[in-house]
Amino acid sequence: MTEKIADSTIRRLSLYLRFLDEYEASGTPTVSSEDLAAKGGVTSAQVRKDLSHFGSFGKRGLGYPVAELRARLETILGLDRRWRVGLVGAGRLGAALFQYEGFRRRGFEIVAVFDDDPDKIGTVWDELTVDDVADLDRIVAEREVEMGIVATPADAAQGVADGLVEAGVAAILNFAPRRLEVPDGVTLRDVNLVVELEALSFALTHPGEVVPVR
Amino acid sequence: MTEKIADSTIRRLSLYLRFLDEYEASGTPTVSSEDLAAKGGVTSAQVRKDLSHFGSFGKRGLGYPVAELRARLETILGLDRRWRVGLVGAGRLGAALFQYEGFRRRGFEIVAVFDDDPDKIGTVWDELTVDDVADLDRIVAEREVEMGIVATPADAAQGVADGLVEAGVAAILNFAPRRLEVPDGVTLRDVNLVVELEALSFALTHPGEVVPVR
DNA sequence: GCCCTCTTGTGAAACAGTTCACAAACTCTC
DNA sequence: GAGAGTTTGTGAACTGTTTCACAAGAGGGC
Repeated sequence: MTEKIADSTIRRLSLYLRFLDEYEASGTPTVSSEDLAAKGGVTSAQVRKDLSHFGSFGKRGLGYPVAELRARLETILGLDRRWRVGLVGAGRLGAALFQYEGFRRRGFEIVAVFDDDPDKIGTVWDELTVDDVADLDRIVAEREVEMGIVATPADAAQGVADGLVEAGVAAILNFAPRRLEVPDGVTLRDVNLVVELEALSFALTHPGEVVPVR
Repeated sequence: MTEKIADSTIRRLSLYLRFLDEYEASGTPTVSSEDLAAKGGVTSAQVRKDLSHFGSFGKRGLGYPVAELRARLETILGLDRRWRVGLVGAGRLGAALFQYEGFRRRGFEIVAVFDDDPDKIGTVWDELTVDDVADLDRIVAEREVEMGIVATPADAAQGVADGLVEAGVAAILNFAPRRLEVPDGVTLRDVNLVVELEALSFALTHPGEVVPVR
């Protein structure tokens, strides 16, 4: 497979996986694209098209076998393994992310937390000691960190991202409200909370002039 | 103006506004679409097209007057006023969002915090008392809450959303990992952190097969 | 005042993503 | 085992978004 997959497709696969978890928990043996579509608020053609990029997993007339499709999606998304995640920024947002159950449940394990505040460095979070961001390079290598989460103030974010890239991290989730430069080959995603609220503000200010998000 | 504006356009306007803040702070009198494009990682044609939906603000040969364009974007996005926001969920994520400076700076003021945990109800956050979610309807009306942020566990989220809608809130930002149903006319946006990490997982698992997000 | 340079604003073209629509394939019933 | 009823997988059509390309306008120099 060398076809490029759209971001929107990947996000929907992630949704479908969550729905399949539920179907499997409830003992449902098969689901149709129509079932998944209804749950996800998309069309059934969309579901079939999304899945068709990766193979043909269904049986005509019957639908998709829940357990098998769930396992396939897990593999496709790369969730059939653990991911070692480094969190930079031990502020309130960092703490919230660290504690977030949903990450661990999907195999994302935070194995290092960094900050530059002497008051925070050395404190222990669930058996994990907060390290000095100055040691990021060494510790990322030692603990084989593969993904980075940047939860620092805006002005520190680019330096942190550079450090992560330097240390070999090829995937970064950025919460700092600043555009980060990363080299080709490094995947960067932004979560910008202010942008989200501003989009709500726009929608309330211009009723009927916004194309619905989903 | 009755043309429908794409979500991607709105998100970029929000970025441009941030850049214009910086230009204004540094005393730059005008910027070209090329300048803004470089900062935002988009093309200059994109910038001009985005702005052109709302009028023509630039001068050929010169570019856009920074102060004026900033003010126009502020108005367009509905940020030339305060927004009264209710936060539901006083857990770690709720606390992080409550303290987040970026919201207040843009005029988003959290005027009510709700939870259903008796240990949290009654505690005081920066002079604001955490209220019982059972009183959501009354308090939302009293304090004229216009936007809701849902930062509850997944299983409580739909009920909370229903309550917010019932109380007249027409814009909801949802952090719970669950698809919410809201009636037409209510704007809903999702921030799903697990989806973001799973997209990184996919990108690392299938190098070169992802279309870059920006 | 005229030319040269710069940059906007915008139709048209290109591209990307979604939906349609239907043949093919499977199950179930009788 | 034949017919009825489902549901997939997928080209083709469609819709929406981005990029191209260029005429029109503005400023600056001489």
